[in-house]
Amino acid sequence: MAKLEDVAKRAGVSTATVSKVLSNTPYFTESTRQRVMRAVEELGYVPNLAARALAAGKTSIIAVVFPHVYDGVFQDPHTLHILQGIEAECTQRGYNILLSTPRLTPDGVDEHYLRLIQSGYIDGIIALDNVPIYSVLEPIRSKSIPVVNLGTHPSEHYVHTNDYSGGFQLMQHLLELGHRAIGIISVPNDLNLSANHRMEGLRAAAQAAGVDFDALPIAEGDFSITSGAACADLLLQQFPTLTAFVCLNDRMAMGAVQLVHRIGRRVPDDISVVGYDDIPMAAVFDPPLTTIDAHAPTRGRDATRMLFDVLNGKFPDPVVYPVDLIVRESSTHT
Amino acid sequence: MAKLEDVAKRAGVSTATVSKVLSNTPYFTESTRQRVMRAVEELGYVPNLAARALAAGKTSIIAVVFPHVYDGVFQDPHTLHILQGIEAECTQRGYNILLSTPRLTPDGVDEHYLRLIQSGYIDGIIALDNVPIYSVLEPIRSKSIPVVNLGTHPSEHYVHTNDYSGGFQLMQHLLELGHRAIGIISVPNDLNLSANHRMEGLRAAAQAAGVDFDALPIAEGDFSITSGAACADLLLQQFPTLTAFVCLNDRMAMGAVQLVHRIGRRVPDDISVVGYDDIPMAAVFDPPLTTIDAHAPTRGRDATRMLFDVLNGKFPDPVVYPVDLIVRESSTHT
DNA sequence: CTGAAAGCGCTTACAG
DNA sequence: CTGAAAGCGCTTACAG
Repeated sequence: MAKLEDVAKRAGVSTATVSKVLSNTPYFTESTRQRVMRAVEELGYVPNLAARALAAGKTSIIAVVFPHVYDGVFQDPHTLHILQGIEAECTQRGYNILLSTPRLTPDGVDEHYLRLIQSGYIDGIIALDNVPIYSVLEPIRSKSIPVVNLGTHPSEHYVHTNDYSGGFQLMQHLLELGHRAIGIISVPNDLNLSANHRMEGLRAAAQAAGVDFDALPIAEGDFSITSGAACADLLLQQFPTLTAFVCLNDRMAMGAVQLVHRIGRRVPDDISVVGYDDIPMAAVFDPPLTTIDAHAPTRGRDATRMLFDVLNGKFPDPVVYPVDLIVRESSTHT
Repeated sequence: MAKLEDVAKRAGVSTATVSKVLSNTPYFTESTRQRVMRAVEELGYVPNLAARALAAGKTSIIAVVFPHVYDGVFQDPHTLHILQGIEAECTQRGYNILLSTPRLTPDGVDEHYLRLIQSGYIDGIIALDNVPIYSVLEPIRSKSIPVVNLGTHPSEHYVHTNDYSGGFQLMQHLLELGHRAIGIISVPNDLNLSANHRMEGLRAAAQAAGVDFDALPIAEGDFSITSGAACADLLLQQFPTLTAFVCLNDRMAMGAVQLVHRIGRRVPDDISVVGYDDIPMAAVFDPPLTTIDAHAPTRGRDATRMLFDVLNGKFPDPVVYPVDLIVRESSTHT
C-alpha cells in the first residue's frame, strides 16, 4: 500500500510538499501540483487516516450518540429517520459515522463510551441526549469535542422540536372534537425528556379547556407497539367509556388501535386514537393516524450541518423546529 | 489528557511496560502490574486509539457496510434488526461500529467507500452485499481485511438464509390453500440478489404444483409500503379475479393489504396476502401477516461473532440459516 | 520480568 | 514556493 513517502519519491518532491498539495494549501506551482497529483494517481495512493488522526488530530469521523434505552434505538423508525439525515450529510462531506449507543445508569455511562470519547477518533458528536437520569454530554464537557444535541439536555448547540407545543396541539385537537373521557398512553417519566415535555403540553391544553388533567386515566408503556396495546387494554378495562386515546408516539398509537379493533370496537367511530412523530407508517396505517409531524428527516440533516459549522469555527444559532398537527382518519368528533 | 508516558513516569516504569501490562501480556510481577494499574486509575488514563491504530494496526472499529439502494437501509426494519444484533455483539466486545452506506453504480462504488477501505481505520467488515450490479467486497479482495458477508455475493465467510426455500414455502402455502390466480409483487431483478433467489423459490414451487409461473401476473415495486399498494392496484385493475398476492417483503405486503381494503375488499376473505421477513410489525398488523421468518435479529449477531473468530485467527464454517413459514391471518383458503 | 529505541504514516511550524 | 526535521502516542522486536 503506497504511502506519502512513495508519492513524494515518485513526484521528486518532499513529503511535506505532497501533504500540503493534498490538503489544498495554496501557493504551489501548477507544475508541482500536477506532478504530485499524477504520482498519487499512478500509485493509487490513499491517505492512512489513522496516521493523519494522530498527526493532525482530525479523523473525519463523527460519532452519532443514541443512548440505548427501552426497546432499542434500532426499533424506532423515528430515530432512524434522523439517522438517515445525518448519514446523507456526512457522506456528502466525506465524513464517516461511528455509531455509539451507550448504556445509561443513574451513576453514569458505560466504560466503552468513555473510551470512545477519549479515543482521539472523533471530530464531533451528534447526540440524542434525552434520557433524564443522565446526560451523555456530561463526560464531554471537559473535552473540546464539538457537540450538537438533538435531545433536550442543556447544550450549547442544538436542534430541537417543540415537544410542548406538539403535546398541546394534540390534546387541543381531541378537546375540540368534543372528547373529555381521554386516556393517556405515556411512558415512565424517567425515560425520555421529550416525552415529559409532551406531557406538559397535554396538561396545559387540558387546563386551558377547563379539564382536570390529573383526573384523566393514564397508563405507561415503553414506546413499543405491544406496550401501546397493553396500555389501551388496561385503560379500557378500568374505564370502558373512554372515547379517545392520546399516545406519546405513533407506535403505541398503532398498538392501541389494534387493541380497540381486537375487542370489536372501531377507530375512530367508537374511539379516537392519536399518536406522535408521524413515522412513515402512520400515513399508511389503517386507519391513517392523526399525529404530530416533528420533522425527523430534516432534523438529523440540520444538526449535522450545524456540527460542520461548529467544526469550521462558526457559531450557528440554535434551532427550534415548530411541529405540525397532521389530522388524518384515526380521530373524529364524539 | 494523560498519555502512556505520564502513566509510566508515575508508576516508575517504562512506557513499554505500561503498554504490555495494559494489553494483558503475561509474565509481570504482580506488584508491577498493580503499580501500573494504580497510575492508570489515578490519572484516568485512556489510550489514544488513533495512536494505537497507527502503531499496532488495530483499531477496534468494524465497518458495517450496507449498500445504499432503493429507499434506503434506514427505512427497512429488517436491515435494522440485523444492525441491532451487530451492535449488541460489538459493544459487548468493546468494538465500535462505523456505518458505511456506499452508493453503487455498474462501474463500481463511490470514492468515499474506497477511502474508508484503505483508511487504516477498520479491523473488519460486515457487509450486506446483495446488489447484483456490483459487489462491495470487490475492492477489499486485494486488502487483507477480514469480511463476513450477510448478502449473497460470493465470500469466504458468510451467514446466509435460504431465500430460495423461503420463496418455495411461501408459494407452496398459497397453492395448498387452493390459490391459482396469484399476483406476484416483486422488485426489479437488478435490485437485490436475495429477492432474486426468493423468486426462484416461488417459481420452483409453482412448477412443482404444475402451475405455469410465467403466466402469473407480476408487478415490480421497490420494497416500500407505498410501492406495494401501487403494485396491488395495478395488478387488480388488470386481473380483478386474483385471489392472492405473494410479496417479496412485508412492507410491500402491508401496502397490498391496505390497497385491498381501500377498494372495499377484505384480507384474507377476498384476497390472501403473504409477505417476507417477519418484521416486528408483521405480527401486530391488521390482519397479522403470513410471512417468512428469516431470523434477522440473530443473523447480525452471528455474523459478528464469526467476524471476531476470523479476527482471532480461527476458521469458522459458513452458516446457512433455515427459514420458517409463519402462518397468520392474512392468508386463507380460496 | 523489564527497558531503550525504532517505527507506524502522517502534519506542521520553522527556516530558507 | 519548497524542504528538513520534529512530533503525534502508541507498540514491538530485540536485548538483557
